Amino acid sequence: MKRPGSQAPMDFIRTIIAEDLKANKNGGRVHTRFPPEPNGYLHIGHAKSICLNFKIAEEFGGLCNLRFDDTNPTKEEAEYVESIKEDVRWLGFDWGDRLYYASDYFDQLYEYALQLIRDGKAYVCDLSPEEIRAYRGTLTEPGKDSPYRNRSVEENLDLFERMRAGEFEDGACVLRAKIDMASPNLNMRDPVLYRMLHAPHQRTGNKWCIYPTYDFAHGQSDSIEGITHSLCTLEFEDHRPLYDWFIRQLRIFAPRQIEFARLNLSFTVMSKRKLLALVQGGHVTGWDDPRMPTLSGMRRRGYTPEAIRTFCERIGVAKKESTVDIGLLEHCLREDLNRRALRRMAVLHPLRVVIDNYPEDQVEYLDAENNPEDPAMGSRNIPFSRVLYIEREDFREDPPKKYFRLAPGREVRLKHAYYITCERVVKDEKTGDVAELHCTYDPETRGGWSRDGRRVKGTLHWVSAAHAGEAQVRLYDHLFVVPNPGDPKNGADFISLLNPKSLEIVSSCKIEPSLMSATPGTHFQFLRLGYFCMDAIDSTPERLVFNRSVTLRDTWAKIEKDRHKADPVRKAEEIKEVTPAHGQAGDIKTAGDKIAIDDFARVDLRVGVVREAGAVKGAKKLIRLMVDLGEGRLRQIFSGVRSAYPDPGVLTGKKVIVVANLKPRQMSFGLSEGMVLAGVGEDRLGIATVEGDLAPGDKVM
RNA sequence: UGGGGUGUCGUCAAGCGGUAAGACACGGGCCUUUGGAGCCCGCAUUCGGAGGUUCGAAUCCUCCCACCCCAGCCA
Repeated sequence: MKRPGSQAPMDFIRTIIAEDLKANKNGGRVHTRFPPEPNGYLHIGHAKSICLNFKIAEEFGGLCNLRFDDTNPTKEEAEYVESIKEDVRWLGFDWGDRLYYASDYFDQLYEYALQLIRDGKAYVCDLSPEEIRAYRGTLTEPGKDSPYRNRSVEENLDLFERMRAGEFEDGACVLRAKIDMASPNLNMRDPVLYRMLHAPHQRTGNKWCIYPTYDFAHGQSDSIEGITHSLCTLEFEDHRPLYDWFIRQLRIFAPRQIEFARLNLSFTVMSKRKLLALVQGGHVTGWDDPRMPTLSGMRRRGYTPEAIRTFCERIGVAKKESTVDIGLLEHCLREDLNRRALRRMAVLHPLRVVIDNYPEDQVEYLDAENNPEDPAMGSRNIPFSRVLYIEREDFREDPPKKYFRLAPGREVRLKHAYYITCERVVKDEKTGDVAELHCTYDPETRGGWSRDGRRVKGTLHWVSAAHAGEAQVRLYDHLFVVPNPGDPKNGADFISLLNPKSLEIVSSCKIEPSLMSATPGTHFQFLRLGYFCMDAIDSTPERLVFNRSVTLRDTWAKIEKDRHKADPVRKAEEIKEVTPAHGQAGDIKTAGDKIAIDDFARVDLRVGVVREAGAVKGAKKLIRLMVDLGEGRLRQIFSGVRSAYPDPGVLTGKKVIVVANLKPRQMSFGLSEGMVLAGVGEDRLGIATVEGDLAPGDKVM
């Protein structure tokens, strides 16, 4: 089955709606809503819900409302309302004139409460919050009825009116539904409907000092708005019987609630609490820090609404809790930006190149296409002259195999310009670093084509030194070093999992002249580097700042990474790194010699589960593992296998074998309390992992 | 040990009794004035496990296992 007007397959929600339509429920009407609480900024997880609600309405010829669930004046702020509206609009959705607030319905909700009281279905309860909790029972034991449960209708009416009049202190009493204190569903054990809250509300001011709970407000708000399909996240599944109970008791329009799994993204966190902790802890510069998964952060980073919408479509909707690979998000951005970004040249780490045979004062303006994907985007002129900058990375004195860039004596193409050949390397006398290159160019290759048909393997980006502008460039990487920083198994201190390299600031980058007049709304591809946009906040005419939205796919980086992994020289070093620990295990003979079984028995091998794994700052070869050996605490173990695990996070959750009775070894990075077994082969190095029904601490024999 | 959910490729995700879509990732190749883009090929004999029903099961039944959510006067 396909969605109407789309190639995407039907998801379970659309299937349900289509069935409802077929059964002529709600007179063929489809009406959804996006109901944020104005207590924080929207993030990519909200985008999933926004896309779902607005697109479903669109596809089925219905409407989608924007409604703020503002039932708790102590937590919500008007500031958030504006940012949320801006974000939804930015994503490209329109709620028309249907902007609502749960607080719009406070009068009606109050009437509903009165109705329940009159019907003997609600009562005022004087139990303290602690008592209510105690009376509620537990997951396995039923609760007890409140002593106030059987107050008369008249008394309840009087008390509730006095609650409304503000006669009681906060917490002194609440209005509760009278349902069933023995229900296996805790939500049905006489839930609170109204609580005393002497707090001004940003929309209703001082009109109320009692406020409905979310549970009492949400379903009825949906009902009032005639919402046919109320889409929400999984945790509200248990609340559905309660919402349906309210609707039934009140005899009002019944929306149909459907729950779906919220979005989790790898290498970031999504909970409001954690995002707030990042902001308040100063780990990011604010809610709109380009590393944040907030829509305002992503917008600043250079994400487009189209990319986010495509992403939301591709991840699908289901009830399975899952974590989407952030690579998919990045893919969607690249896909969109490839089509629309203007190609420009910028050099992040400049290396001076002098074209010795190019006339001293000559300047040529060369034609350069703006986007090879779309000729309609036209072209621009870029200046070429005797002194240029190229990327430092694009020159190697001693080029490895498959390195196609510049090296002594080698010829490459400068994009849109000429073939050049490296003739001479000038070095800094003190440091020995490459300071400058002297090259010659072939005047016959103007535009980058050679008449004689000779080919070059590499094409470099460049900027004319005399014409270059300067800019600061901010390179972003994943916020966390592990794929699942939000996982409770990673411990409460998810802050320790932050990626120290999530932001790299590169100053004094050289940019082609046309970039000097860039504006924040424009997306660029800096050739061979990635997609960039001007920072909307920090960029000034005096100091231009560009954010890297996402890198280009980089197959060369992959080649180098693989090479690094397989490099036999490096491997030998790894082995040395591992070796010292051997000596401490006692008189264990190394492979080759036969040992007595008693010797082996001295080594206490245990199954360990890796709970955390990360690189060690300042140590190229080490990774740090926090391993669970079932001892009620984690052991810190350093292992020299970094080359095999450029991303040590992949080890998290793996079962490994630990030599558990080694004398702890003090290293400069900390105490290493054991050793994990690893295998070393011709082209391999890796930690041995085990499978099977083994628990942390199990003895390995 | 109560209730509500979920388990299909490394990650998402179709499938609804007729013999495992697609996407990302990954591997290989072609092409290329971005090692970008594009194009082509490969990538689950198997659907948490075990039984059963059936000519036929990821889909139906039974039991089991794992994971998530619920004891706010938060939403």
